[in-house]
Amino acid sequence: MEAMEEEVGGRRRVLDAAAELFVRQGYSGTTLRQIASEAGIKAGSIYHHFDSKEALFVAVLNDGMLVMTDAFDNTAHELASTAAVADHVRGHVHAHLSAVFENGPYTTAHVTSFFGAPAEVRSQVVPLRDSYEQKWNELFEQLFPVANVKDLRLHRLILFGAMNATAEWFDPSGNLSLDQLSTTIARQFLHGVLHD
Amino acid sequence: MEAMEEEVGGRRRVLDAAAELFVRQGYSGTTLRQIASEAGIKAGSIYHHFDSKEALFVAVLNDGMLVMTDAFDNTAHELASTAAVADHVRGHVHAHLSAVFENGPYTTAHVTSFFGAPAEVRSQVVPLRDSYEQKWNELFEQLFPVANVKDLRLHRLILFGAMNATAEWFDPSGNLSLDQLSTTIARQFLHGVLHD
DNA sequence: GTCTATAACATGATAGAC
DNA sequence: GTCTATCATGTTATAGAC
Repeated sequence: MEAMEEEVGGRRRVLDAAAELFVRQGYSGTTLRQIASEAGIKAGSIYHHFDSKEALFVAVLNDGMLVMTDAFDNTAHELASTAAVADHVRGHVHAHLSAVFENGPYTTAHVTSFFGAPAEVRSQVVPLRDSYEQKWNELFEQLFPVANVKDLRLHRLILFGAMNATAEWFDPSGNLSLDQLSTTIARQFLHGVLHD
Repeated sequence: MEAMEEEVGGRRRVLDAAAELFVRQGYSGTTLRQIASEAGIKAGSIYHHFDSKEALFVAVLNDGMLVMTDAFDNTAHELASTAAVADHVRGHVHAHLSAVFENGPYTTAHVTSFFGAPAEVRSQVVPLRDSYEQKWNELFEQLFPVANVKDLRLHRLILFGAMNATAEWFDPSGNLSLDQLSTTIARQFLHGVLHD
């Protein structure tokens, strides 16, 4: 409270460094010494903030999923209930991609290193992941009342695959903007590549 | 030549074991002892077949990409040049997914563990990957002559993301068949979820 | 072609000083 | 809250017998 500067505590610096390295090298490919080095401390000091490497990874993943959930909820509140289906889809696609690309590596870690993580780690993160995916399922059931639920979940999985894979090739500082990417993905999802 | 039984040589058994473990645990998360154990030999013996762990990984990835390329070429030859655009797309989507799910873990390794692999490994596999992606780019340029090339590459990346992510959730032995999945992805790609 | 044995090093984790 | 020092173990890789 004393200063306006964003005093980044030691714990946060460890989390930041860990998230970035986990994204680039995966869970097993990242060492505590690397994380400590990037956080400006020594490896042993990490254990003052986290009980184990696994616990650190879980903290990163859960932080990331909270960002995703917040982005989804904010978008849902901003959209008028009378908005067109296309606006809802584009808005939530944009929220998801923004969370991946604009909120640091926490959300990206979820996309790139969840699958290869030890089972013990995955099981501790599954609840938040499920809750996020459930929000999308419910959104789709509202937007597409005529479709059957099974097809909707399949379409959602296909959309998620397309969105999350962008973490591996999209460059937010390149020619294509995040807005343009969101619009393209949402339109391809709704109307396909053969639209008008 | 003496027997009909598929005599699986030591080298092939090492490759099979490595591919399966790399898929499940990633490159760094898999040890040579695990690979050797699953192949029925001791860790040191692996070095009779491969110079290093990295060389073994490169061999797995390149084997996988050859399967993908073969699947693409076979499909291209089977399709009549007069076939409808939708048939071409569905056929090649089916070929890609078949390679991922029906030809062992070699192709899946490409999808799940390429991104997190050491840069030195990735650079040795990039040529075959690029050549495969180029086949898709050329296919799209033929199928959609009116669209501009930049948009087509973007749409291909989105489609690839959707297809490759299925490796993380699709169960070929479940209720949904590979044919149904291919048809759904191809139709969503061409016409979107709002089709008829 | 596979084994045993081992070198050389990296890793996650702990204990105690400051 | 961070340090130094260290433990116990796991890791890739090598050398030489069979």
